[in-house]
Amino acid sequence: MASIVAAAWKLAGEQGVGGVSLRALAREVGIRQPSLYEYFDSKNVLYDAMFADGNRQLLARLEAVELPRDPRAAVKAFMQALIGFCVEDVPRYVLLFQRQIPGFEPSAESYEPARTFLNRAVELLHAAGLESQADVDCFVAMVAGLVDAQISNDPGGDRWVRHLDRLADMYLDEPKRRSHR
Amino acid sequence: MASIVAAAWKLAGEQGVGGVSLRALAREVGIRQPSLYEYFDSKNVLYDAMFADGNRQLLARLEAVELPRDPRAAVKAFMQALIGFCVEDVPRYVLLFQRQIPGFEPSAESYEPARTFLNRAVELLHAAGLESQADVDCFVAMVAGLVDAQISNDPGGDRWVRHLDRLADMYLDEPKRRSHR
DNA sequence: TTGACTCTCCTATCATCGATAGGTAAAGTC
DNA sequence: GACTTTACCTATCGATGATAGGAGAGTCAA
Repeated sequence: MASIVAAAWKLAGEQGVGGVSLRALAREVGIRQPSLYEYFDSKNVLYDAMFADGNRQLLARLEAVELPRDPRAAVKAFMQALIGFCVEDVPRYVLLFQRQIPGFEPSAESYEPARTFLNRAVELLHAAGLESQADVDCFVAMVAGLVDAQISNDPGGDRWVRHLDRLADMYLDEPKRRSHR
Repeated sequence: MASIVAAAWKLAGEQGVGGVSLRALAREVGIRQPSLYEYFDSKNVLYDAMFADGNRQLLARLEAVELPRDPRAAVKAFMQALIGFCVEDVPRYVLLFQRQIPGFEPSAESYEPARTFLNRAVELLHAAGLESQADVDCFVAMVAGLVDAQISNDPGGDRWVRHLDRLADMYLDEPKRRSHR
């Protein structure tokens, strides 16, 4: 079952996530297409397994990051790791963060690692002084905007993501400026 | 031909852009599926017509906006109009701004209105003091991030997009702050 | 040992999709 | 009036995800 998911990632890397056909996947694994249904009740269940797998990868990556003591530096390190993870594998990013597969909605279990990841991000932002829901929302949307623009318009480059540190400072300073008025 | 595009938008509104099938579209217009090929050489050509149509709508909308004299207020008004346009019709937004349809790449002609629109946005940002490519990139990515988060997580609401004005001020003030150091 | 059960794979087939082949009848053109 | 073009049709193609139903090997209790 894990080998099927691995083969699916391989095909996704060649033709995009949406381009994975069950017949090609079966051929890759050495069986016939209907046999895949012994492992996955539908194609979306396969996507769900890939989604869970990708989220586990993300969590492992972010847990391996050594966070500096300084809260602001910690936020930057965390977000840099996240951005690197997104940019280094586009199909994985598409499956995890874009709602691009037509009828696919991740199951609650598969979504759970993503939630714990998001919680960590929110904690770090809180520690760095971003306390309100609004500020956190804006920060998260900013990072997502950078990654999306990067992947859409300059895949492999750094035209957008290189601005993360500067923008992070700007967002983290904003509550201070607001209270000074 | 225009009525076919209109029917396609109607179907897209019901089932999403990707959910438009040529048979359903033909039924909607009152003909059989192969007859659609008299008007569009392929499904992607139909998408291209929809893309061009949506971009014309966008351009018309933004030309109707009365821009205040103050450059900063003009940027805000322009971006608010853009955001409203995106949020009010999700399938249209998906087709125009997401790369979600598998093999679809807009043609140069269809893309042209989008380019003139982007030029206007860049002009306004320049007038408001954002001069470097980097600053413009960041601003654009921020707006896209807001819209995307809004549509993905809270369609119909304003949890993200309501922060536009505040964030716009923050981005537009940043060059000033940078030079003061 | 045997019978029942399950697990894993198969072949054959389905409905739907976008796309093509080839024909027909009306409308326009010279 | 002969020709071409336009706008439609039926029939069919190959690929897709999904289902039906069966074959063979392994497990396990009687």
